[in-house]
Amino acid sequence: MLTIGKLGEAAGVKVPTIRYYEQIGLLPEPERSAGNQRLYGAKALDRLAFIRHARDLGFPLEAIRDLLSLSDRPDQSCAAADIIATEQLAAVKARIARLTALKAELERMITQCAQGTIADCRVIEVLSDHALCADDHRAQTGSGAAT
Amino acid sequence: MLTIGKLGEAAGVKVPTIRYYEQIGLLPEPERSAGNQRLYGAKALDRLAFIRHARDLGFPLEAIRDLLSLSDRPDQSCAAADIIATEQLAAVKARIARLTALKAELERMITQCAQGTIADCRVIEVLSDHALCADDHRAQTGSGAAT
DNA sequence: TCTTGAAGCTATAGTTGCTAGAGTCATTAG
DNA sequence: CTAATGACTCTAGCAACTATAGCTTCAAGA
Ligand SMILES: [Zn+2]
Ligand SMILES: [Zn+2]
Ligand SMILES: [Zn+2]
Ligand SMILES: [Zn+2]
Repeated sequence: MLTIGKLGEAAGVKVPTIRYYEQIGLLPEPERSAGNQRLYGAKALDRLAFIRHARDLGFPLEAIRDLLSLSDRPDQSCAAADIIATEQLAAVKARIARLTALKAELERMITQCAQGTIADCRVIEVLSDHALCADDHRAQTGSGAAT
Repeated sequence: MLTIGKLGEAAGVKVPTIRYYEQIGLLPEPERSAGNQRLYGAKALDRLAFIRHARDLGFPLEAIRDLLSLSDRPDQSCAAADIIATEQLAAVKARIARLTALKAELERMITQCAQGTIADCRVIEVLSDHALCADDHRAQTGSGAAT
């Protein structure tokens, strides 16, 4: 049995994060020691490592919740899991597309600046007027999470 | 003079967002009508449009605050503005790099799945074990904001 | 002029995924 | 036995809004 500190170390997750996951019902309430400290077994470690890995891949916690409950039903079709992953892929692609447009615009404004005074700064000029931009990079309905 | 609704419409910013910007000191407190409603002039519209455009380009509000106060001093060197933009570009590049790694991993797991049961689902398998991943995509110290 | 509906006002809480504190209790190494 | 960790609960804070509640003001039609 592991204490919360050891569990966090083993899974690469900080202790308050584990308690937070428990609070939102992503991890089950563990056993407690005589002194009221949480005690975890191998199953909890697996589950936490799964969560950690899915978070690293950018899945939002709600999606992870669904994936976890799916993985508890091994005989079912995996279509639902694949759909979740596909949606996550789509979200990642959308974010890449948006960021790539931003990158181009930022590079343009930076290279065009002649490094003089603010009055002539291309960065300030472009920020003041979207018509000076090459692409349309307006933010759309952002459904995504993930850093 | 514009009411808050007209201002929001003109700048493409929602009304509560304008009030939020005022609350955090990004927009100055405007005049009020006899009935206590906010009234904005052309200067406020310019400022709000600047904020909106910078937000669209992913600048965090703190950076926008700095850019705005720079743009009020037209005779100064624009080096500080260019540095802010360059930092934003670096943040965007870092996020693209990370997301590109995630995209590859997600595509890999999705295409490898044979669409059977959860017990054999490659998506679930990979999420359970990072050793099955091709790249190291672990999240690093994310300093960024920006959607 | 009255009335209705849209738009404005303030203040508070919720979103996502944690992180940081305060103040207290349990465990363990020397 | 004491001191140093580590764990406990609870609350608040981050970014950048969004949503709700309950009220007042405004503009236009009947
Ligand atoms: Zn410049
Ligand atoms: Zn633009
Ligand atoms: Zn599958
Ligand atoms: Zn991995």
